[in-house]
Amino acid sequence: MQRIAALKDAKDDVENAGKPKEAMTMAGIKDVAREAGVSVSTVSYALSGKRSISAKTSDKVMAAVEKLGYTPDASARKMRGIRSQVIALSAPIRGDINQAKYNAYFLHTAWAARNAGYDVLLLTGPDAVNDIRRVTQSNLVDGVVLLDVEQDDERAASSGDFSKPCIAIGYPQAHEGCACVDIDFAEAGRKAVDFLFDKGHRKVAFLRNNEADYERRSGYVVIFRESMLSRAKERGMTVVESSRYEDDRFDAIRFVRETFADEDRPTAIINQANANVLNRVLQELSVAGLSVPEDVSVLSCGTYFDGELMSRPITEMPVMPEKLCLQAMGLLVSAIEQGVKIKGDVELEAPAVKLRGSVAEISPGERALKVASR
Amino acid sequence: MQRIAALKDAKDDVENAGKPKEAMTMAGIKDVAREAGVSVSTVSYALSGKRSISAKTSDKVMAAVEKLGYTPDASARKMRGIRSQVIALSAPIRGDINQAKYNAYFLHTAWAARNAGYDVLLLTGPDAVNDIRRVTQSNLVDGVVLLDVEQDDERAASSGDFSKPCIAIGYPQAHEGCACVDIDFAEAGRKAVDFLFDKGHRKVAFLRNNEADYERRSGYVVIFRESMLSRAKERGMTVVESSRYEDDRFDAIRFVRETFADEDRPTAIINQANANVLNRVLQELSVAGLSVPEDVSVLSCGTYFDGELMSRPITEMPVMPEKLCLQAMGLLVSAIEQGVKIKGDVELEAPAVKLRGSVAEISPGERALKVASR
DNA sequence: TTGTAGGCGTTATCAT
DNA sequence: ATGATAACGCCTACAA
Repeated sequence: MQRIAALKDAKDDVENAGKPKEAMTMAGIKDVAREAGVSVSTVSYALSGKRSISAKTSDKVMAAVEKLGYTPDASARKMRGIRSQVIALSAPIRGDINQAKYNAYFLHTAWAARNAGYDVLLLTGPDAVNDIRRVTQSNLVDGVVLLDVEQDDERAASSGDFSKPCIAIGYPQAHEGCACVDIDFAEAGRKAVDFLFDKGHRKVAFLRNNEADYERRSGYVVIFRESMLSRAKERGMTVVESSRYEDDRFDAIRFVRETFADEDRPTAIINQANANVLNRVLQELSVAGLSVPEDVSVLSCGTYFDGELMSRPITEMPVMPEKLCLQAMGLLVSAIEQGVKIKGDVELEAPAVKLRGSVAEISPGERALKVASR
Repeated sequence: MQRIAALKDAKDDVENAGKPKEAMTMAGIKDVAREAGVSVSTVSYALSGKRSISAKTSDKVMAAVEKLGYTPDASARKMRGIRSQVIALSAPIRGDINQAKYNAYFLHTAWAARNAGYDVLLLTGPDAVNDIRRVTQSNLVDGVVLLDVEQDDERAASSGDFSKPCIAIGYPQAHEGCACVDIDFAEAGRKAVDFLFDKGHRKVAFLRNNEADYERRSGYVVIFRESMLSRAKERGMTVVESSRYEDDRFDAIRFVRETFADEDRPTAIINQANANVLNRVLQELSVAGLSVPEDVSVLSCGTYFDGELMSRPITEMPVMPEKLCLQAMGLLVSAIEQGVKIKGDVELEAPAVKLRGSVAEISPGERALKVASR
C-alpha cells in the first residue's frame, strides 16, 4: 500500500516536473502512455483498434484515458491528413429570417450532418464567398453546404475553385462547381394543375408570393409559376392571378372581393404565398361565407406549413427540408469520404402532395349544376 | 522571351517532380518559399509582419502566395498554440424552434462572434454536454456559448470542467462553472407594474405564457411572474390571471368574455404569451368592441415582436437578443483572449421598454368618471 | 504484441 | 535581413 502511494507521489512529481508552473495543461497521448506504463503507439492503437492489443494492456490504457480525461487534439489529427469532421453551412442572413421554412433547412442540415458524424460550422457573414474560401483553404472544414440559394448565386458560381466538395440546396443557374439538390418545381407546377383539373376544377385563382422572392430567387418561385401557367393553358384551365405585393402587405380583403365576387368564381386557389398571407385570405373567404373545401379548394405549393399555425389544415405540395437536407448530406459525405465526384450533379426530387383535406372533388354533375344555376 | 518561357517550364518541372503523381495537393508554406526563392521562416515573417523584411523580398513572397493561392493550414497553426477562432454555440433542439425569439438569439450570436473574428460551430445534438466536452477537449473551439438555458440546465451545471471558457445566455441555478448574461426579470416584473400603476391602472389582466415554459425554464418566465405579482400586491393593484394552457391552445374567446365582461373590467393586460396567442386576444378584444389602448392598454413582457407580424404595434419590455449576445460575446472574448476569469460572473441587464402606443394613461378624472358611470 | 522514429505545416528561437 | 531548425500532438510504417 505504502509503496503504491509512494509510487503515485513519485509519478505526480514527474508530471509536475515535466510541466512545472503552467496551470495543468491538457493531457496528451504521452501522458496517457506514461500513466498506463506503455508506449504512445500502444495507446494510439488501443484507441483506434487498428491492430490487436492484449486485453490487459487495453484495460490499462482505457483506465488511463479515463483518469486523465484524454481527448485527441483535433489539430494534431488533421495534420495527419485525417478529416476534421466539420462541414460549413453557408446561410447568408437576408431580411426574412423568421420563416419556418428557412429555419427548417437550417436545423435539418445540422441534424443530418450530426448523424453522419459531422459538426456544422455556421457561416452567416455578408461576404459568403470569402468566408467559404477561408474555411476550405485552411482545411477547417471537409465540405460545404449552400443554403438559401438564389437563381444567380455567387457562391455556387465560385464553387468550382473551393478546395472542398460543395453542394447547394437549391438550383442555381451556374452550378458547374457544385452539386445541386432541389425539388423539381417544373414538375410541381404541372402536377398542381393536373391534381386540380382531375378533380374537376376548371377555373382557379393563383395567389402569388411576395414580389421580392420573384425577383431574387426566381429559380424556385418563378419556375413553379411558369410551369403551372403553361400547363393550365395546355389543359384549358383558367388561371386568375392575384396582384403583386411587397413583404406581407397583401390586400386579402380586396383579393377575395374581386376574385370571388360573381357566380363564375374560381373553384380553387393555388397558393404560393406564405402562411400569414394565406391565413388572411382564408379568414376573408370565411367572412365572405365561402367554406373550404366545399366552395373553394385550396392547394398550397412550395410552402412549409408543418411549423406554422394555420387557421385550418391545407393540402400542400411542400418544400421538403428534411428530405433535401438528408439527400444533400448523403451526396456530400460520399464526396468527402469516398472521393465521389459530384461537381455539376443535379438531383431533382419529385414533388409530393400532403393531403390535408382542403381540396375537394367537383363531379361533372355538380359542375353542370353550378352552370345551370346561373 | 524564349529564355523566360524555358525557365518557366523548368520550374514547372521542378514542381511536378516535387509532387509527382498526386492530384496537386494544397500549397504549403514550403511551396511558397521555394516559389519565392526564400526560406520558410522568411515567408512566415513576411506574412505575419513580426519582423522587418525588405520590400523586395516581401514582394516576391506576396507574388508567390498569390500565385499558389496559399492559405495557412488552420490545424498546423493551432498546433503552435494559436487559437482556432471558433466558438461553440450550444442550442439543443427542443419542440418550439419556430419562434422568432429563439431564432434571433441564434443569429445575433453568430453575428457578434463573426464581428469579434470568430466562426461559430453549431451544436444541436440531443447530448449537448457530451458534444461540448468533445469540441472543447479536442481544442476545436476556444469557447462556448449556451443558448436556450433552462433554470436547471445540465450544461451550465457541467460547465465547471469544460476546458474552455463558457457563457450562458440565461440565468441557470447552477452556474459556478460559467458566466451568465440575462435580463433582470425580477426588476422587469416590478417595472411592469410600476409602469402601468403610474399611468393610473389599478386592475390588470395577466396573460400567461404556455404551461410548458413555466415548467421548463422557470428562471425566466416564472421569475417575472412572481416578481410582478408581488409588486402588484405591494402597490395595491389587482391582477386577474388567465387560465393555463398547453402549446398555443389558448381559448382567447373565453378569456376575453370572462375577463372583460363587466364594467369593473381590467384597464390593461400584461402579456407573457407569444405572438399567436396575443394576436388572438387582440382580435377578440376588437370583436368585443374594446379598442387598444383607449379601452384596454397592452404591455407585453419577455417577448420579442420585432420579427413577428402583430395585428397592431404593442408596447413591449422585450427580451434583448442583440444586446445580450453582444455582451456575452464580449465577456467570452475577454476570457479567451485576455484570460479574464469569468466563472460564476452574472450580469443582469436592466429591462427596457419599447413604446409602441398600446399603453395609455388613465387620468384620475377618467377613473372617477368610470367609477361614477357604473 | 509492443516500441521507435519520422513527418504533417507552422512559428519561435537561435544562428548567420 | 535572412536562414536553419526544433517543437507542437498525433498517427503509422517499420523494426523488434
